[in-house]
Amino acid sequence: MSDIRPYDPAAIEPAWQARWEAAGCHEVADDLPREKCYYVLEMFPYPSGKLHMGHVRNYTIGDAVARYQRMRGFHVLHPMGWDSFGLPAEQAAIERGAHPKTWTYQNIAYMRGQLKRMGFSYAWSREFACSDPGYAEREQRIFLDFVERGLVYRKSSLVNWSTGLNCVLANEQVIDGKCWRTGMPVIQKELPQWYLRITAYADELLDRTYDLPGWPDAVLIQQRHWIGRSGGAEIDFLVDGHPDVKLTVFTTRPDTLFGVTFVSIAPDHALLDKIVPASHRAAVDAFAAEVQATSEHDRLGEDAEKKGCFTGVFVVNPTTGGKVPLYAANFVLADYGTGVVMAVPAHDHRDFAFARTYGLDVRTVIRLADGEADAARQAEWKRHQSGDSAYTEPGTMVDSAQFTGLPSEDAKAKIIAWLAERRAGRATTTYRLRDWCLSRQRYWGNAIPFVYARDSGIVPLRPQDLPVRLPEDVVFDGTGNPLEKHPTWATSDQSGQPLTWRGPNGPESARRETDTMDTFMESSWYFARYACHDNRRADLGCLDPLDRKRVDHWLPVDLYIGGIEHAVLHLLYARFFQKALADTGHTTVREPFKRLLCQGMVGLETYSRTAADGKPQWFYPEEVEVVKDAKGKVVSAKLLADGQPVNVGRVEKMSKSKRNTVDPQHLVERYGADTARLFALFAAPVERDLEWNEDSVRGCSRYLKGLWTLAQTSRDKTAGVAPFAGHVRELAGADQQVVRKIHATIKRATDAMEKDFGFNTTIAACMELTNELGAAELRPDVLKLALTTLIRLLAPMAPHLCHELWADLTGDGSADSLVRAGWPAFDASQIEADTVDYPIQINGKLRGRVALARTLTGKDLDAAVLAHADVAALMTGRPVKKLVVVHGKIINLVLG
RNA sequence: GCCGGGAUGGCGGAACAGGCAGACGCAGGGGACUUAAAAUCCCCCGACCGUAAUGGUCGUGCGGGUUCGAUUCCCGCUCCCGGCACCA
Repeated sequence: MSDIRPYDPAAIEPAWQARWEAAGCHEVADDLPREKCYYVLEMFPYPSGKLHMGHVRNYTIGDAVARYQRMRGFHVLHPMGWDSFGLPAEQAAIERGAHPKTWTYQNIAYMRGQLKRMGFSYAWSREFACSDPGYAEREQRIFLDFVERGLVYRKSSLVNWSTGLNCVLANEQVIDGKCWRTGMPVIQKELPQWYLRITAYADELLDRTYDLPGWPDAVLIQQRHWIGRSGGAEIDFLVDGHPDVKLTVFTTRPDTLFGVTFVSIAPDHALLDKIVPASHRAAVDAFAAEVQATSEHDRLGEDAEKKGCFTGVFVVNPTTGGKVPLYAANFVLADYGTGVVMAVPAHDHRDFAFARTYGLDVRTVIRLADGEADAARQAEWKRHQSGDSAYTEPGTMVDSAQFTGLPSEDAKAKIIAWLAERRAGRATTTYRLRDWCLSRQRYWGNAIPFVYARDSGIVPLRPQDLPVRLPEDVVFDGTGNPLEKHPTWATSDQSGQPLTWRGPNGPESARRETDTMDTFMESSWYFARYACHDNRRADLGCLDPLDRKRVDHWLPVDLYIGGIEHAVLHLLYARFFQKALADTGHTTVREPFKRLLCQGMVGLETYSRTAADGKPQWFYPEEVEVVKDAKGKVVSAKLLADGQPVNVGRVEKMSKSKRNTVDPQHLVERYGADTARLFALFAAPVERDLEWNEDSVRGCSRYLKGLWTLAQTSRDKTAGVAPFAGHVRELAGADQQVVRKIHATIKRATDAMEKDFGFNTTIAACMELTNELGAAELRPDVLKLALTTLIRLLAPMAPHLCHELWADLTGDGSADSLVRAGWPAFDASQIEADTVDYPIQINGKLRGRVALARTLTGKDLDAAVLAHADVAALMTGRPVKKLVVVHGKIINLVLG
């Protein structure tokens, strides 16, 4: 007997990784037939220092899919890179004095090593980092194309200012009124900023959500809500005493126009300066200043008080000619709709509350429809009649001139038509989505290729002026933008000469834009760059970002995998970019991701105590001992240091602050990459949260070790034997049972992979089959079939071990022999046994079972059931009221 | 408040398409081997009743309903998680 080698992942894993890399197993050509190609991508990481468990889970899922598809014969594009611009690099510079570039590229080198040690099958030749000049400078070129297309503009308005980062944020980056990155408060500041016109694509972004069947509904619904399209009307109100000025309101309820008793306007609305009389100017200005000083969250949040200020202005209702007061109100937003709202207290909850506070009229113009059946409407109408509430539901028009008596839903279009005839209103659509504020007052980001020229003003650079490179000699002292403070960069060209702009009347002095781009820019097109990573066309005389042919070949990405936290951030930006790239001629593909898989987060139990200052004090798992009762239930925990109890908290997403993190590096060192991968896939379904559990990791390790040992001890018995290739009918006993199980297992694994990436159940099925093999004495050819099947089914998940065992069993140790062997196929005719062990229910309760031939069907089966002695015994002489027989499944006798 | 998602043993989770609830794994209990430990192997493991069974009753968040039969479908709730939150 040959030697039984011990399972040693630390030896076999790096060996296979080297072999795959040397053979170029994971590289792919760009000119193969598209229907035999598959593009699988995981959201690339920010190089923060080292991998965390969330990365390991995300990338293991993607890698298992990539390896599975390769075994199915697809040419798989599976790239990896680095989202390497961003704030932590500047933070490191401030705290540790390391240059952002040095810090970033050191981190990349370390994390690349970690990814390789996990055995992820990336096409490393396509790797790039977003901060590489080759990527960032091509992005500047795309930016200029967007400028030409009219998608970039600069404007001054109230912006979200992060007090933590000292820079502006896009709306998508403000979570609960706080900065998405630092959690520090966000306030409103009036500043000139650069914007990308994402709203130009609002309709397409929204409409196409109904055409993305491969996306989770949760993400699509979030995006629809974020875009927030609503149809309504713009209606013009004349300003009393200013015949040349009209205030245009936006409303979704033109049917309530006759009920308007006042009009509200955003405190920072541009027209206010023009129309507010001197008598009220001081009060209005003071109110505007007060509103501006509060954050949008505090101003609009749940508990925010509705505040207003009379402007001294009256406006004229275009239908009635009646004059109503104009109020500046804190809940009206300048950049939604028109910044002016007609207020109808009788039919809007917010206006109702405001009218109460300021003693304004309530005028009912819609009543409950006759015969209204809806209970909620009846109840609200009743409350309205007693003066307690607005009535916001549809109904019948009253006190509305010629529209009286109409159903309110019909009146909407009629009133709009009436207004349109008189040029006092028009149907319109507004969106909640606002343009993407792009500029950041930061160093470690991509330059915005604009200059401020002495006479020509703000002008974009021409393609031949690119690239704009960041200076390296910058000072990080934590105050302000290092680029702005650089002595010469903004006013020098790349050769160090004073920067000039060729204006129409000769050269002008010029100064560069010192804001840099939001780092969500880079992640908006990286998946397209992977398709043509080496694209450089010298003949264009400038940077050519994308090779349209190859982008069109690989996109859309067949499967994109990442966390759901990017539902309205990255995933909306990337969809917008793809459309803009199409409209600027870089591709014809308008949606970037065909199928989206959002994996759950990785969490761990937390341990804490309430410290003296009332804040929780968190403890690492290794500092705590957990006490269990006789059933294994956790009853308490104590701190090892002092033996005193600590609170066992719920499972929460791993975070450094809660001290519930696990370093994947330790996992790989202790158990190997295959165990880490198996655990990440086995412990929970992919889209659900995964709870870290070291015991369960050991279980996965135990399984792999057991499989290794089984294969090793079977090597001599199966050496030179061809796997069983006949039909299960030729076999008997354990051999027959195992071959059936083999086919059933392949079916389960294949279905799971194709349907919903059910790795956890696939692994469970493999474990079941393995357990059966260990328990029986099998024919060598059956054993060989079982082992070669198991190894192929598990190969996407535990690739190193499976390649090693495959080489052992088949004698073919070439780098791609297992992939060439392919994903196993099942034969449905070999799964089901000839007899069915029917469960017998009496009145719906399980009472016994009888074995009957599978070939028996219909009346023959009914007769066989009733004739069976065991069935008769269960019936105890009672008459059969009803006999339910489901072929192959179950038998239920309803007795009298 | 609105919109999603969820609730199954001590724990993570299975259950095709309405047909044997609890696969698989972990934890726990018992045993074998061992000087001992680790490792490995074997047995038990939803609750209650029962000496035991191939026994009985209950059991998939709660209350109803449809059905021969419901974790699965329908109606009404509770709780938990996530998103949005005066958007006119």
